[in-house]
Amino acid sequence: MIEPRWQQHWEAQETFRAFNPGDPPAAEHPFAVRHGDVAPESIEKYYILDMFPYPSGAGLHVGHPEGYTATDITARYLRMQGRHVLHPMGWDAFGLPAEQYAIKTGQHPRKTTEENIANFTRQIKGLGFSYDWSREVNTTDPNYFRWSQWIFLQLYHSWANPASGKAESIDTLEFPADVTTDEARRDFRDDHRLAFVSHAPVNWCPELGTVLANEEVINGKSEVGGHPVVRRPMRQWMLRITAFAQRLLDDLETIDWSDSLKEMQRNWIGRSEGAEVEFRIQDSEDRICVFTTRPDTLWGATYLVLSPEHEWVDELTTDDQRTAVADYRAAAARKSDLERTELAKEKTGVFTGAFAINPANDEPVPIWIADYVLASYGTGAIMAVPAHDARDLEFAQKFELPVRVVVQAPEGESLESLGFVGDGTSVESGFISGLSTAEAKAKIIEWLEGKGQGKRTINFKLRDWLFSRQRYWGEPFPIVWRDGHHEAVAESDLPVLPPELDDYKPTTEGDPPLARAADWVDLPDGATRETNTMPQWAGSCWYYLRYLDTQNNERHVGEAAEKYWMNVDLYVGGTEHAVLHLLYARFWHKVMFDLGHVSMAEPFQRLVNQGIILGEDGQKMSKSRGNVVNPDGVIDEYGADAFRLYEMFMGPLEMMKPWNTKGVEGVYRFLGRVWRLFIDEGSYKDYEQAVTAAPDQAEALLAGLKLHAAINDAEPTPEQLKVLHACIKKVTDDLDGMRYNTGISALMVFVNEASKWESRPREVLGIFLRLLNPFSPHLAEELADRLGEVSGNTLAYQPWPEWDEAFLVEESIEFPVQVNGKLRGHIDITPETSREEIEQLALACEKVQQFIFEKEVKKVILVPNKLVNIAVK
RNA sequence: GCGCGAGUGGCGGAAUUGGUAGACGCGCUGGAUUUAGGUUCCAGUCUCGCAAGGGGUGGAGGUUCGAGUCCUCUCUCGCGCACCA
Repeated sequence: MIEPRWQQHWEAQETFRAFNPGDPPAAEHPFAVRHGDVAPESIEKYYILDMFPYPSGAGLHVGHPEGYTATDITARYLRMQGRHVLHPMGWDAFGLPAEQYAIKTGQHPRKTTEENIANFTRQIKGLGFSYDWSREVNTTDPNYFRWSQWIFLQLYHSWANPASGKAESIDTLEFPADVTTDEARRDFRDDHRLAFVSHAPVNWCPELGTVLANEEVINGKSEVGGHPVVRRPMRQWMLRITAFAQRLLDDLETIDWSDSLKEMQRNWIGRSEGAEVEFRIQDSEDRICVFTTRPDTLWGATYLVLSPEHEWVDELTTDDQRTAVADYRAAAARKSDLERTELAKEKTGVFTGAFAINPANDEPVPIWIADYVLASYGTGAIMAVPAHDARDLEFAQKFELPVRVVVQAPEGESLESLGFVGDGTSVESGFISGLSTAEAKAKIIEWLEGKGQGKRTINFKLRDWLFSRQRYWGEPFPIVWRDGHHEAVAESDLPVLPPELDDYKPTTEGDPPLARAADWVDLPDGATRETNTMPQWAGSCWYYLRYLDTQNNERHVGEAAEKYWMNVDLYVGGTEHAVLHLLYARFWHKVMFDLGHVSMAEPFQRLVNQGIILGEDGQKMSKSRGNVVNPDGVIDEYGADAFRLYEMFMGPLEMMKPWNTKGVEGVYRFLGRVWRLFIDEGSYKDYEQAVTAAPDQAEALLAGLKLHAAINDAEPTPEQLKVLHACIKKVTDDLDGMRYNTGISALMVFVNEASKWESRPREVLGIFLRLLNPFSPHLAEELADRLGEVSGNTLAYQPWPEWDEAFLVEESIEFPVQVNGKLRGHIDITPETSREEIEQLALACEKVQQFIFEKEVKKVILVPNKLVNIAVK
């Protein structure tokens, strides 16, 4: 009852609107009431962001509001602290489910999306979050995705200059001397763009009818739906994220993210230092290049292994081996990624018949092919050192290849040097024998470089980002094809809208559904449109920028707004995007930064992961388990305030924790106690009876409630001030540290105390309501309204209370006394009691006496404000 | 296998820098109001013990006057990556 009323009040008042530079609030807006007639941009800003949801048909689940409540509490808290808070919400609305539904029903995905957004909006608004709804964004809105397409064009029109390490206009790319024809120049540019076309093997998911990025494939299955993924060569758009690998790695140091998340990104980027070593092929001038992190083991390299897809395999294979090699390659090509990883427990491979010369000792070593060597990493070829690599050893033992120990394990660590993979001392290794692994690496690289047969290299696991999808419900590429070449659509022609279709189905052969719209594909001048669409990540890569300036029709975001609001001070969301959205967005942001479109190198300064909420049974919530909690039901029964409070009271935000409906009852009871602290019980009972009789009169009857008779204008007692200020201090500290659960418990402690008071000073209760407001804003606003005039007609901009340590000082303290670290008694002291007195009192304490009796007191340790400990023997 | 994180009552979880272990809430037990239950209020609730006292933060050691917190080893669970040379 009171909740919708306050939600309407906030909406009508635009209470939570944030103001861009040059767009000051009206004088009666509570922001102006608080801050006066000053430019909004002169107030210190705080940009607090939630990961915007995909508006699915299932509606909100209890995991969404967990993060949203946390950010809302912090947003409301900082607003009261005087910060100019930007807290927006929007919809990541392109994506598979709406499209799958469209395929089934023939209904346009736009329609489903609209319905789902309406439902999500209703649910989210019902929770009373302090979003600035005037900044709502929707990635499927043409006014939004025209800028997604525009950013794609920025990538298309740039290259990564290795000299500067930055993205630059493609115009700054210089042509080599031998690139002279227009055709060659065009190809050369196209080969360097940050958005480029590739024909390499990609992750094709037949079930979904689209290709997927590496990040979207988990153990050979699609992240969405868990369908098998196979590798097959297709023409696809890629984004050159690899050129930014080092910066994406380095700049992690500059941002305040959890260690585990940073570590996940580091692992995904996968930097490894080593060397490329060239092996001359026997009876040939050709050299084959391998990557190794252990060049110091070169003397132990007894064979080479190429990946089956390596381009030289055909050339190297001898006639004797040709059939075996061809069979093996064919078998490898047939295998899905899943088979190649999970099912390949046993090493397989075949000999090519060819030999290479080990540059260290000039001995011939056989060249094999095997699928445990990946074409996509390093050079697609390795030198096998079976003595010091587990995989090579397994392979060598199976195929009876020679094993040579060249590293001695350090004393005491492992007696066995065979199979030792750590750092030790080189042995049987010519001029590097006797050196430590680190020294040996340096020396052998220097020697190889001198010979021109190797060099120091750094490799990354990160692959370029496969950016096109063969689906309908995504942003069309702003690209046309003419005479087999791609061209950018003019910026003035954006947005490129998708065509209307009758059939949204993907095809089995990977022709995008957009190809069916002949009218749309074929342009009057003979060019044809690109028919792939962008992945869902395109919209989420930059939405945090659009919030800053949603109405701007000239730019993706206005310069002044971007400079004032960026970067995001706090970003809260689940961990599932660790190497997807969060990596992609950082990449786009860096490109935009290099090109001068944004002012900071990193978008998200601080990032906090919320833990998942498990079902009541301690299992992950899922439809099939039937343990899904629907927020609507909880809100209907207990209200939004109780729901918010419970989500935060369950435990620390980052932690995984199970739902417990009894716990909701607990916080609901707490809110009831707060209510009874303020409201006269008799008048409430009358109200309840009257409402039962005349439910339609509820609104009017509510006004008849009386304040509790104990509320008065008396001076607070020192005891009351102590309770209040202890609460202010604890809640403030906890909100600063995002420890919402313990903050709530401090509020409960206050209410438990205050309920006992026979006199309840208005002043004390008013301050308590400000502390309560971020957590349970509806109830706090309602009670504050009843308690007295609130400036600006909302608590939202009331100054946050400050505590005074003077009120917290205890007059008499029960000071703990320990003997040998065990608690034995207490002594009564005051803050003025001197050290000597405390020690004397402690030693004289009766309970203590019986433990130190007839023993030698060795030492008395006094920890001020904590305890005193007597060490005896 | 590698990396990261976590193990505290019947349960969710408290315990800034080592300093009174179990805040707050749930559940449970008893009582009061009402008595139809519920609501609300009061008291109790780590464990052994009548008590004095002993034991106790996954396990085993260690440092310290003092360890949930620091160190070493170990077990279990969760998450991430996984033939990355």
